[in-house]
Amino acid sequence: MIVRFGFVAMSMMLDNASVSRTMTYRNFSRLADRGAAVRKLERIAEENLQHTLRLLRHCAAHDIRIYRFSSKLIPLATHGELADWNPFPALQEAFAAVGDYARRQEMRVSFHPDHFCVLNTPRPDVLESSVRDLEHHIRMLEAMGLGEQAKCNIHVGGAYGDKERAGERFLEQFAPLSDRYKRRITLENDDKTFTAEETLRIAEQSGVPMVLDIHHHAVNDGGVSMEQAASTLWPRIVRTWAQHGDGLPPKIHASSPRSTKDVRSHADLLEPGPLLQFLRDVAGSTPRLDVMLEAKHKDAALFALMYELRQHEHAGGYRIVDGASIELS
DNA sequence: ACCTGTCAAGTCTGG
DNA sequence: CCAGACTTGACAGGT
Repeated sequence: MIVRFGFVAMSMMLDNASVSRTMTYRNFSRLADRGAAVRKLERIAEENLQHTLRLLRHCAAHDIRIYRFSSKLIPLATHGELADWNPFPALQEAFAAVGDYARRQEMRVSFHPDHFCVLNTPRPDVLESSVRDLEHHIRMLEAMGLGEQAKCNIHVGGAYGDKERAGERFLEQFAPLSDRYKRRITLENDDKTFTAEETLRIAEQSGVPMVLDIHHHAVNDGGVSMEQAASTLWPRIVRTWAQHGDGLPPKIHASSPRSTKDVRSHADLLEPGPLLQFLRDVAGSTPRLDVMLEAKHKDAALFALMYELRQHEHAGGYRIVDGASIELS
């Protein structure tokens, strides 16, 4: 099994390379000349995109082919008071440059709209803004010229006092979405509400690939041990990717608890032990697997992990392939 | 240069 | 019904 590692959004190694520079609405609305204010937002977005391209070059230089874009590339993009603003014409070249580079480098890229995107909400207004948020992320991928392999990963959502019903409502509210949306979505188990098993069932029923977060599973396992997850849930998770039919290997998220007192928060670096154990458990049945590191130190945590893996290569049961991937037999 | 409270958005808990 | 916690990177306004 070939395992490729990637990281999320920002770099701890590059200076002045923020991909999430923003402007608060409060500040935007204080500017008298609205046209100038909008152009300022567009300049900030362009800078975020240029920094994203710098990051992709940094990835390529270190064999990293898995990367998640910042959701905050365009400040205030889906703010209600800016609904008449279409930032895409001004940013077309910058988006295309990012997409062209990702494609040329054959990188697997994604978005992770944050917790304001909740498709299972009972509130019509929240559903509407969630779909708008999803639309925004899809439009960014389209502006980059990236096909359906570039996904938007989301969670099922809240429980609203009746998780069973909340899961059904996800299916009901997902169903009427167009394929343009459905083909871009992946579903991830969360650390509080929808367990891996529950998320998997919903992913299967909605025909969406599932991203397994092994840290979330560790803190919200619904009585299913990690070992059980690897043996019983994993084959079904792999099937969600295979049946989706766009040729992507399955993807998991990996992070470590900040401390024993604070097990849900993400630590600076990744503890390799639990991840390696999981990888060994699934190596026999999985030819390719991508791992998104979600450590506080971002790319620095990836480099630290590879450094550690190199040190123990002789005994670890894996082989270092390059700067950001390993092979397990 | 550095520190602290705030930020557009949702959900959950506790009062 | 409402305030505060949760969580995150970055702003904004202060020193």
